Amino acid sequence: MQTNEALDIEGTANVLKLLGDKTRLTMVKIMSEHECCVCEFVDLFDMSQPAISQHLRKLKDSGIVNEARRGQWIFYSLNQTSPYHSFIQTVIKDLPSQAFKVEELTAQGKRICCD
Amino acid sequence: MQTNEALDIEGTANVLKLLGDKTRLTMVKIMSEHECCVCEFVDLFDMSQPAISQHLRKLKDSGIVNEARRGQWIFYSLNQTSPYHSFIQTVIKDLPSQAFKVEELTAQGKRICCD
DNA sequence: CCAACATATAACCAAATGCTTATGTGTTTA
DNA sequence: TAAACACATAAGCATTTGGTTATATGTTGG
Repeated sequence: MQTNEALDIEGTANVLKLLGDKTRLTMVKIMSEHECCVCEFVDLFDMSQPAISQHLRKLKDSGIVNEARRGQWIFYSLNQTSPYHSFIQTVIKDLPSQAFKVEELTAQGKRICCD
Repeated sequence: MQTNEALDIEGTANVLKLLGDKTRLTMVKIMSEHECCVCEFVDLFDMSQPAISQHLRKLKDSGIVNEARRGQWIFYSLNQTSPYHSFIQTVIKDLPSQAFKVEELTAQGKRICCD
């Protein structure tokens, strides 16, 4: 079992609070498998675009995720340099893969790709 | 690294929400090291007895902890039969030990023991 | 430069959260 | 059996949370 160093209780509680929301937890699991932009999340969740943006902002403010603009789109991904990155990986490790959702997007031609 | 089976996103999010509070996270870490009764938690946290009871109730309602009355006191401990038990162990594994707090209680003669 | 698109922000609101104080319930002991 | 103790529950309240709609900002393409 992997060991993370120097996790303090307060910081960890804050990360867990962020992950303690079904939408954000699913987002994080998705991002652990695929980079995603906002409009993809909007398609994946039954929720307005501002609601999605606000969840992503919380994750970004905490340093859990990165944003990267590519043209029109802003892509979000897990921040691998966060002190909590490996902790988060541990937490989401056994959650069911959400890859099928992204595959459904692809099947519907809704997947954004900037290559 | 240990693997837990069949964790669903919604249930996991609920557990994480419970752990996403500094007080409850500390309580759970303490209980992973020592069984504790309510009055000990009251001594350990700068908080009223009802506040402590309410945190413990949430943990109990979710099946994360057990309660056991022994005489006057009610002792709380991690419920090892919870489907989330090993997941919780994984989450709290690298948090700093809280054993020193219980040792302080013992030093002050405030530790409850029913043997 | 302007229309269309992607995203962020602001303002608002209902529901949930986490505390408080007051009081009820169960157990022990004198 | 009554007082003392441990704990739970109820009610009230301020704050936080997570959504909504409306609007602002930034980017692209005609």
